[in-house]
Amino acid sequence: MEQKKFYLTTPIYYPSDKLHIGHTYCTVATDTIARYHRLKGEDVMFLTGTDEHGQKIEDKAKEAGVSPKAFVDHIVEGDRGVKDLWKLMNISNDRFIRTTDDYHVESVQKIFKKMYDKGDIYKGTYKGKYCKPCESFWTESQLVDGKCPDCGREVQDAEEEAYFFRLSKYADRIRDLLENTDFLQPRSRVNEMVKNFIDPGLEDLCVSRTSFSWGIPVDFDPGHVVYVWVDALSNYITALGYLNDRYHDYDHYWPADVHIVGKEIVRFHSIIWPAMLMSMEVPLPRHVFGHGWLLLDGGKMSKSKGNVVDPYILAEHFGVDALRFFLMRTFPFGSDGNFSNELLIQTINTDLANDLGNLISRTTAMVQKYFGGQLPAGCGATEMEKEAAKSAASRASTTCFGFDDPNDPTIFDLDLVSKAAGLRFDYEEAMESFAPHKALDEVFHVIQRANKYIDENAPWALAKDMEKNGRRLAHVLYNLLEAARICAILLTPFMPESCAKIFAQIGACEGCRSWDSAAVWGSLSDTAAVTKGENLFPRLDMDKALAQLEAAEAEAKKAALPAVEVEPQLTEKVDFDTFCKSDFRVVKVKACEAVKKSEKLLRFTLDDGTGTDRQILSGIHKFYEPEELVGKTLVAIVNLPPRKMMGLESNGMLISAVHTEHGEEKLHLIMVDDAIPAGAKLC
RNA sequence: GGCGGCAUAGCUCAGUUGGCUAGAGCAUGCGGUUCAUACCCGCAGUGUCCCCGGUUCAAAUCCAGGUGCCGCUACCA
Repeated sequence: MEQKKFYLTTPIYYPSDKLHIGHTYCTVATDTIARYHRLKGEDVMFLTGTDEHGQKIEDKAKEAGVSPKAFVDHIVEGDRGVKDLWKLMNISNDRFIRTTDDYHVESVQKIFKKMYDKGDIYKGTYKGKYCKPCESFWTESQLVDGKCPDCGREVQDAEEEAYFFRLSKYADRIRDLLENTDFLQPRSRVNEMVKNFIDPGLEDLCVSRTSFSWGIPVDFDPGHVVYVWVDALSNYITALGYLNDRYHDYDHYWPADVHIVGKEIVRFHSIIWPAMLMSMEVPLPRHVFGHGWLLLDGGKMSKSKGNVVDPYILAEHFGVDALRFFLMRTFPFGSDGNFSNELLIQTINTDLANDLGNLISRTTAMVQKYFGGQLPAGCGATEMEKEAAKSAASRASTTCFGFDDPNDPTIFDLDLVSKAAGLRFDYEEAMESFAPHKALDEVFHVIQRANKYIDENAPWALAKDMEKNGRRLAHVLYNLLEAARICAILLTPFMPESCAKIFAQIGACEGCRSWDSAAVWGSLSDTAAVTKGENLFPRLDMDKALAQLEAAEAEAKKAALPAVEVEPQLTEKVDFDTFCKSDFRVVKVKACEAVKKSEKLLRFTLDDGTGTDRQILSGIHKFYEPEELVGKTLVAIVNLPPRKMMGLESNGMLISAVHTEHGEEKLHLIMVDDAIPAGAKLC
């Protein structure tokens, strides 16, 4: 039988900033689906990457004073960059494409030419607004109050030469694709696309720009660069070697089985991309799935709101598997979900620590305690159980077993066996329909059933008389190991590392970790070596964990702020005479003490060279302790009018240097050479 | 403005084509248990299913109107 192939992709992310939990969600979901198909033995190609051209990156690079390529290199390849994040999250992508890769550039130019030669791309003009002083071209929607978003000045009508794609030509075929096939999922997105975009009439699409240069040049018309649609979307085929020699598996893997995308880019993938492929006369992907967003406080997560969640912090605190699991377990894949740290911690505690982790812990502990880590031979699956498992696994008519004795514990065994053996069927159904959250729900029903099974059989009671109940006890524990094994197999795509640990603890061999064995009861050797290891998922203290998390987030925020900031210089000029009126003098600190009932104020007694002590109050207690300042030589302005603070008179002001470090205010008193006598004038 | 989505238990949400006393998890209360990560098992609740009409033997579900929140509105990557 020929091996089934499965090609799936994430969007290529735009590296103008570091990625956040939303991107992580999408990639983890795609990874989970990829791992699921590999578990089933399919030939999987999993692609992800970055979309690196465009105005925004050009601008950001300029701002940072580096070339656009250097800018994206840093975000993609650098420390805590895109590739680093996927490595951390244990993403199993087979390939990673960057739209700046030379083979992609070459393919895109050929694709553009191909569509041009066919007549689907034509030259026209793109109307917009132009700001002369800024030399920039804006669209109507980019304007702020009808004016230039950069400088706020008036703009003029302008036309820019551009290439257009005949999107309108494919409108009918796209409508048919959306309405009459299961191409776009979930189904609820179809209406949105048709009503919003197809019904009002598809307009041709601008596919080149002359207003910026950071893009793929149109090779037959210098000055034009290929705009995002053709450049970015075609990554899904160029990464397989379409019209290039870098790769050679286009014929093997295309068409894609599914493009997983966020709902905000469903339009591009369900309308523009199919139309482009139709133009290229290339087969269409089988599915586009638009997942929902992770919301914060009910609203969209965004850099500008400053409410993005950093996946690094979460993974470091809770573990990669716990984070992966949480993302897939908590949020229905097709719709939006509310993200919160509380929910994350709660999910880890409830599902992973209390239910799954504890099940493994108590089961392995009992095998160790009662049987020294190895069950006796012959305690494995009975024929009746294997039979029950078989019919459960195929969802054949449930086999009925008659029981004369309602107290016969075998009834518990069969219930557990058929639920565990039948799990793969429901799980597969959920996964095939892109509902990983449902698949996990099914798995946890079985985990809960297994915990209940322990209660029903009370192994600790059986253990009191091993002579009489030893066989029964061994069988009960074997059944628990089997249930755990099946759950671990099906959880592997979600939590690869943790499941490997479970397999090691319950002594599962290679062969009984497979997809096939997940539907066969009795795969595990009855004399497998069982060891109770470390707790897989430690239980978290909600308040403590939240506090730590908030501290880490604050720390990260601080680190993100500029290291050193100084006040901008004043542009307003002061005339020389005015300046000369300020009388700056060197002063010596004779005494210094904190002002009672004041948090900030220090009271200085100063020698200003006049022979009379001068008192100055200064709000710098946050930065200095009074005793460390006695004897220091400072600078003060002495001809300010006296001012009362906290009932004390201040005659002048001590001069300090101030700046900001990582958002924190810093202050240094100006201290000069102690050799300078008190009263020396500064000029 | 146009289009789309959402509104169900204290919280987060399920509720297929209208049909049995409207469900799950978390949180709460009570009981059981001690193998285990103070965990697990059982029981118990509570709801003007946003409002107002309509269709129907029957509406959380369908239709019309209203209120509130969110998103999209094509040359923004």
